[in-house]
Amino acid sequence: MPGTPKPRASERTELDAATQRAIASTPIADEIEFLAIKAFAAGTRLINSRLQELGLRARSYSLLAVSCSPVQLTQRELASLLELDPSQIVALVDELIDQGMVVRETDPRDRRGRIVRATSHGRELFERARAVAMQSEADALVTLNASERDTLRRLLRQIVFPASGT
Amino acid sequence: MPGTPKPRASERTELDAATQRAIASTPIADEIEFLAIKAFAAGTRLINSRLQELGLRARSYSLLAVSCSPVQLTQRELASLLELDPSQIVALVDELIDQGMVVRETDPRDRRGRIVRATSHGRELFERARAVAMQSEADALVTLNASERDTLRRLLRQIVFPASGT
DNA sequence: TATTGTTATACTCTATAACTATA
DNA sequence: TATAGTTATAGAGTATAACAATA
Repeated sequence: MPGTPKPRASERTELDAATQRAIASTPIADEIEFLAIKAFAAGTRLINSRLQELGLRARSYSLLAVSCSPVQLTQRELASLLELDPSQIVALVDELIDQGMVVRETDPRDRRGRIVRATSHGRELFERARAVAMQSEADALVTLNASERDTLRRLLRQIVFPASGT
Repeated sequence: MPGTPKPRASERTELDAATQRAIASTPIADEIEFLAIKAFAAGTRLINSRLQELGLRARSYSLLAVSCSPVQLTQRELASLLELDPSQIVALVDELIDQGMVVRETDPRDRRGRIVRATSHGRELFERARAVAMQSEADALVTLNASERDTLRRLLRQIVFPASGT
């Protein structure tokens, strides 16, 4: 029969409420870095799995998003924006080029630089991916109401874009 | 002369304020998952580099922290807590055992399970690591004031420990 | 038969160095 | 000489499958 799920010996298990409370009162549970890693690991897993059918992952989706915007960035600037090493951008751009989503053009103002720009196919796919990403975000943050999500967004923007006046 | 810094051809460059503002008004700049990845990538790099002298990283530090707490968790529960696959815990615990920071003991209540407990050396090292981690957190979040940091912490706790009543 | 821990493997992510072309 | 991009490589992080010990 086809419906048989694959056997997974090392399955993730849930912590019961009592154990959760015990850990929540431990010193580590107040460290923002720890909380952030844990909170967004699950979110990234979710968005990666859902973007898979569009041939994207969180990383390539972010790059595609910037390539769709009117801001023309060199690969160097993309590296800075995405908190990646410049060398990592190369492979990421190559991947999106292979899928026909973006093109790489020499920057006319400085022929050392390369501008990454989305194709019409890339733009179309981005719109679909964006809907998926927004829904995944909502699903990953069900324990926060709309106002709390806005606050979280504002605080994160303040960390990431300190110069932009929130 | 010894002071010569190593040459790095692919150095990270900063985006100027104008480019930051342009990107900050782009759709991707409102997606929490994107903001979170970017915000905490730098923080994790910082804490990893500072914990290096103690033989720790963000991951092993978190595991050590839980091992120091009175909550006795099996490796299975540790996997759930740290958002890792159970198989990844094995290597992480092995590493801390090699450094003499924790011991692995059979759970007397269920001999299939293993309890991970910090040694006195592990506890001592944890106290020093904790000071480093707290300072790194403060440095990584300079763009937030104390009240904003508390809010961020509260929201993250609500995502991570939904059952624990904030 | 089901679950915990373990080992093995592969793939993604991250970090660093060296090379090339343009400036 | 300095910078943007590229290539190569190694190590850390993540995901999955199979197996032994215990329940």
